[in-house]
Amino acid sequence: MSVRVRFAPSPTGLLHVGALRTVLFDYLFAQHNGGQNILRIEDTDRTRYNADSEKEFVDTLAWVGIEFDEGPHIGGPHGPYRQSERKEAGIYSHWIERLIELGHAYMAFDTPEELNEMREYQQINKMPTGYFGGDWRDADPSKAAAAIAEGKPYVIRQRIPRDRTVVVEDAIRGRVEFDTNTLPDPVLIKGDGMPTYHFAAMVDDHLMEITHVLRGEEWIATSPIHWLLFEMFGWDRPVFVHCPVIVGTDGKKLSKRHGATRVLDYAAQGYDKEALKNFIALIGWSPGDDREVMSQQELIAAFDLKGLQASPGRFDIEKLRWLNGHRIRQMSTEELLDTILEYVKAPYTMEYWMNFVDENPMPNKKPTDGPEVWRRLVRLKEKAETNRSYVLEAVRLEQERVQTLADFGEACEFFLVDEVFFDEKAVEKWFGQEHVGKLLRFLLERVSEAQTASVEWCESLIRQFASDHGFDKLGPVVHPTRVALTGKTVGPGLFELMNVLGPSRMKARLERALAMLK
RNA sequence: GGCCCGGUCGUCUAGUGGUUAGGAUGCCGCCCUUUCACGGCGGAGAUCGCGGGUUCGAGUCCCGUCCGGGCUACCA
Repeated sequence: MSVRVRFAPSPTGLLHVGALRTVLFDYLFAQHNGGQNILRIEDTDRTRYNADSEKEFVDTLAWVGIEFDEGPHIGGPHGPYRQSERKEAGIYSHWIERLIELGHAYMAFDTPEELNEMREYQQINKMPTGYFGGDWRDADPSKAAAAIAEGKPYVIRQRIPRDRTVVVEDAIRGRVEFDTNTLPDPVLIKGDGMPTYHFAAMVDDHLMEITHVLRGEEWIATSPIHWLLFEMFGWDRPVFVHCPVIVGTDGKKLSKRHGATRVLDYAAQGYDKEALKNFIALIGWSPGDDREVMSQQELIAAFDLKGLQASPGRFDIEKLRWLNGHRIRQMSTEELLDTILEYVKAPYTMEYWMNFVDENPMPNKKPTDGPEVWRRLVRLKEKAETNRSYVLEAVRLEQERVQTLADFGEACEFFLVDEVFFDEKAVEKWFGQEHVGKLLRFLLERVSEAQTASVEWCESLIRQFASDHGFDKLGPVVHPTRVALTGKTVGPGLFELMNVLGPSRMKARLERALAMLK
């Protein structure tokens, strides 16, 4: 039988990193086995429903490049793929009736107040809390009939068999045992007629012929009631795979405080999707050997359930940064420039940086100015549209020294502006020396005469000045020149950078630097 | 409180009875070099949560214990 997995998010908000990891595993597993990946929207909670959420999921998944074989946006033979629509189609009412007929579910007419009272009583007496029988589990049918006749609201609960041990098979942990006397009778159909997760997800997994259920480990505690439901219906069970959670660097659940948790925020920060997937896949899974840098194809080829880890993993942004830098270096410069341009054009990039507020700046560094980051990126994009070859060369020189796509804005800035921003410390350190005026005038003269440059020619200028003036090291010549041309003390190799700037830009910059000396 | 899950360098991990406990990241140093990076080399960093047992031998098996986490909703 072919593998069928499903990603079943609840449309209550954003798609976060933990969920991304689950879909990634679904996708890798399906691809590895030549199976199908299905998207199902679990919108059974009207109170938490968020209309923008489904679009966020589809957008995010499109960005990372995870595709589905069936889903609400593309259809398929097992639709509809939204649970609200499946409810309208009568799917859940059909199956809940069957379950009642089988004696495995019953109507319960308790009011919320009564349930609260019960819970309080249980807590005070240090008893397990939950609905273990109440007034309705074993009520006489005539009593229920009377309540229906009165029009009392009710829920439908699963009748958990008592005095049994349920052994749930988990693909990662093996056998997990539960005493059914600790399992309250869960609500399957709510007062508003909507099914709960416990019912809808299991019915749908069966109907959609899901073979493997990958979900978060928070479901482990309720897995026995799901396990039992399959037994009650006499259905074959899927393989349950409870994936460990991803936590922040402090060991707590990943949240806003750890930086981005929304997947599109990582996109906006300039992480490449391949690097993100590579990184995410390695939290809670490993190919079993020492490989770490892996392409999507390699991930698919290597992915199997045996490599899954039981313990929670931490989200280490430093490792993501390393992987992302590695990815940037792997790309051809043409491919990289296209990736950068696509990145700048994406709506989430502008939205993110324009609203960015640096809440915890790095020590000893000035806080990141979000709107400024954005302006630099736009400048790069616009320049690339008018002079692609020039920007391409600038990117080529910076490719070795950045970690994110966003970094190119600042790294390439001096190539793109007419008047570079002079770093005060750089000027102070290198423009004070006597020979600098002579050096800049010398360069200005030679550059003014030139039509074109080359790396060799640029190098020869510097070397000539150094030897003519008795410098046995290039430093005192190189550094002031760099400052004059870029305003900074760091950056690509001077000769390469001079070559890319070309004679006329160098001329303008040297003149401006010379003016500063006086 | 009850039930359940987890615990190998700071972090991600390899490891399934016999290894100097391996790799990666991060950190430090050296090399490369005109700077910052990249890259290369090297270093520090893990009494495998702790305590018992089983065994000739345990990170690996068993028991206990501690710590962390999840569930304990008419949320998923």
